[in-house]
Amino acid sequence: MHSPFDPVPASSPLLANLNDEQLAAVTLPAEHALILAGAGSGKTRVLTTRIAWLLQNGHITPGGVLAVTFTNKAAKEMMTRLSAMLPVNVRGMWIGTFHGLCNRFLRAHYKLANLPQSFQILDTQDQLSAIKRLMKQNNVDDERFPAKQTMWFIASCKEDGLRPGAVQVRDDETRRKVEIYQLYEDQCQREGVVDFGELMLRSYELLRDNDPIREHYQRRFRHILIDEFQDTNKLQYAWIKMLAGSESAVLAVGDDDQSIYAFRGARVGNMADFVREFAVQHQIKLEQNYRSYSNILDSANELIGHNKKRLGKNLRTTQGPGEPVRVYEATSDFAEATWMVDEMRQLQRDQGIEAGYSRKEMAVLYRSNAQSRVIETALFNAKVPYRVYGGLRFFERAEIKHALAYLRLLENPNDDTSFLRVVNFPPRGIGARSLEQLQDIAKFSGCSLHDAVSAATGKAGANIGAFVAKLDVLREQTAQMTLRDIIEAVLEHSGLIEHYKADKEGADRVENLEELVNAAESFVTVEGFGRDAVALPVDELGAGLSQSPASQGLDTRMPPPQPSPGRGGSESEFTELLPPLPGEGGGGGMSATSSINSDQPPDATGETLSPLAAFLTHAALESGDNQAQVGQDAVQLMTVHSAKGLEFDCVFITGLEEGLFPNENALSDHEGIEEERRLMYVAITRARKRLYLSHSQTRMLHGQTRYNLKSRFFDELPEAALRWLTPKNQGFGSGFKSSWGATNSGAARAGSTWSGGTFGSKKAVEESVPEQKAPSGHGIRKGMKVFHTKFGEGTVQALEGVDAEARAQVNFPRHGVKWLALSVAKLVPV
DNA sequence: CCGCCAGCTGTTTTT
DNA sequence: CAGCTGGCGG
Repeated sequence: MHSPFDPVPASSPLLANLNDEQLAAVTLPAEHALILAGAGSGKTRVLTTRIAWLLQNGHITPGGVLAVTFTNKAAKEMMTRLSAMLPVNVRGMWIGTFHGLCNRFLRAHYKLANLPQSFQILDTQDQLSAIKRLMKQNNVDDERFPAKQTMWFIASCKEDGLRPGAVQVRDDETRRKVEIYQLYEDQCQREGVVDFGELMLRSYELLRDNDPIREHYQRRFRHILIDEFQDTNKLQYAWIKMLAGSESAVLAVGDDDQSIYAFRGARVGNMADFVREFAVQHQIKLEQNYRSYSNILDSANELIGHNKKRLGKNLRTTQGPGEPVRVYEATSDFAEATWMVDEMRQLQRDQGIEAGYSRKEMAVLYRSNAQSRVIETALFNAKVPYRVYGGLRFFERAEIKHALAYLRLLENPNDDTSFLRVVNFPPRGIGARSLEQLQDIAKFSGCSLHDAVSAATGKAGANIGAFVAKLDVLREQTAQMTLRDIIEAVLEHSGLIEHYKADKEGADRVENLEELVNAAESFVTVEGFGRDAVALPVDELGAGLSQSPASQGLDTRMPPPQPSPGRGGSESEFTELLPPLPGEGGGGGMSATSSINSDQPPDATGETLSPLAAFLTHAALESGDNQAQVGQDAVQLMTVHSAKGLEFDCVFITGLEEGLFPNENALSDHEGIEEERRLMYVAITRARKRLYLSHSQTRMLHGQTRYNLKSRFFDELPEAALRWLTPKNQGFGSGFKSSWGATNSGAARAGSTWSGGTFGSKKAVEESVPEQKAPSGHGIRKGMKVFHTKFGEGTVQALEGVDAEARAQVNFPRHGVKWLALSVAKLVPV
């Protein structure tokens, strides 16, 4: 790879060093295709080279490409690599996340989408508080309808493309939820805000319902490329279908074996649907792995081979076997962590054949975040620097959200979520009762809280009046300011800085608030106001090609990327926006010229967004780095989920125990266990050189010591690739082995559909051993999912008594909580 | 408005 | 165990 500044040789080495599979994928004809890209098979490289190849050979202009990813990181990576291959203005191209592109689309067509141009985006936190507020206002019983669940309901409706009216109502509970959904929609519309799901859904609907718009984009995007296709949900797939016209070629890249997001609506089935519905003629498997030694790869292959539902794929490598996969059994979670720290110390040392590994090349993976604690303790005690992934990102921190709320109110006074967030923060003597009063007034007159204040002067209290007045003054004062000055003014006049400075614990928060100013600064200069936030020219040739707009074939001698837009001020990017078309906004009549000159969609207005609104959008769409800071050499700690897409020399997969990994909540059905297995597959394939697998006999969880069996996944790995650092045994504390193994079988398991026959010996031993003594023979455990012929599936909440007296408390979703005598009720573990 | 305590709830996560 | 929420009292 050369740097962006190297001249591209005439015989561009774009295709050099690609293997046959990759080359085939890159040079596919302009038809629909599915690339099954295994872990470490050079997927991103294929994707970016494909785009570069299409551009270089004049198959497409930059504006004709649509490339979608899930994360900002992946999108950025794609743009960086692409601009390293070709001197193309990637900024003007439609490369981005689903949500980022939908945002861009909705800004460009805000009138048709029935949104204010400066609509703001609710993140999950905002969405939840909006729902809580709405439920309180409408006296919804929050016992029966927990806000979180309601949020989840709304989100999944949207993911399925369902508006309130379209949801199938089968019972009263759903009816009520749908009512709340409707109220929520009305509220968002009134306040001029959209949640993440809404970005997707509204874009989809606009494309679906507006023929000229849809036809325009279909004509425009000749090549649609989708990354991580296995993670797309129903709506995202439908959105792609809307954008793909008769002349478009859709290239879907994905790996069904790495589908680990079913719980948030991802449908692997989209891959098969895609092949069928698009009559895909080209399917290419990228099976050559460039990452791992074969012991690691063999382990991954053998493990994933235990899944039934697969498209089928086998990774291979030309590298040798490498080190064996090491397996360790610890007596306790703490011992496991201690062993790991020791092992890391060894790895850091030069070992002759292998040079010492740096800490940042070592990763500890676990199934759930709670597991990081012991490991952190061990690392801390050993004074080993480490970094935990996950947790709050920059723009999600409370103090930042507060500052953003003020900024949002400047942009849009109707944003009640933001209003309530800061109306009394810092405290200014506005109590709950006056706010309730205000909310009632607002509800009665159907206006925002902000507007309700002026309608009820005096009545709502002088303090609120003062707050709103202050806000209004601030809005006026900052109207002409630069983004930086606006933020500084807000920090100053809101009293936020002052408030945190007075707090002895507030130093970090003050620092973060100051960092917000920097973030805004670099947003303007580096990000050039943020691609996604601004209604960019929808002109397919983008700003970079203004000299020869007529040229259809790509000129590979395009001018280099524009001078950084922010530096020439907002000018360069903003003044180049196209003039509005006559008859814009109506949506009905598309002018003849615009349909011929496909550069411009029917209602393009060319209006721009204020820098502030753009920055706020940026904050919502890109909540900041969740990554370990670069530079510091620290051991990396993260969940398996967040490790997806990353790679390390040395990987430790910890807590490989039944109930944990695979997680007990996934054990009830086949789909669940297969997803856990894919998760394990993802974990294994993160390792380049060394892989360690560990489990522990005991583990503290929820304040109780649990006795877990080692994960079934150990039995699914090739023995030849493993080295057991501790004696390979049943993974049991010695006292339990016989009693449990012998008694646990037969009646309780009859009807269980488990294959493999080892199920009985695999289940976690009774958690509370001291109280219950040895587990009794019924095989029912706390936390277990059981099936009852009358009540269906439920979860065991508690157990009491022994033998004939034994009773279980089971929570059945449909029928509530029941105490059942085990001698009578037939409970079958599922 | 703040602080305290009781009670609850604990997979995985990006946008 | 531990972190968070909601309710209540000062």
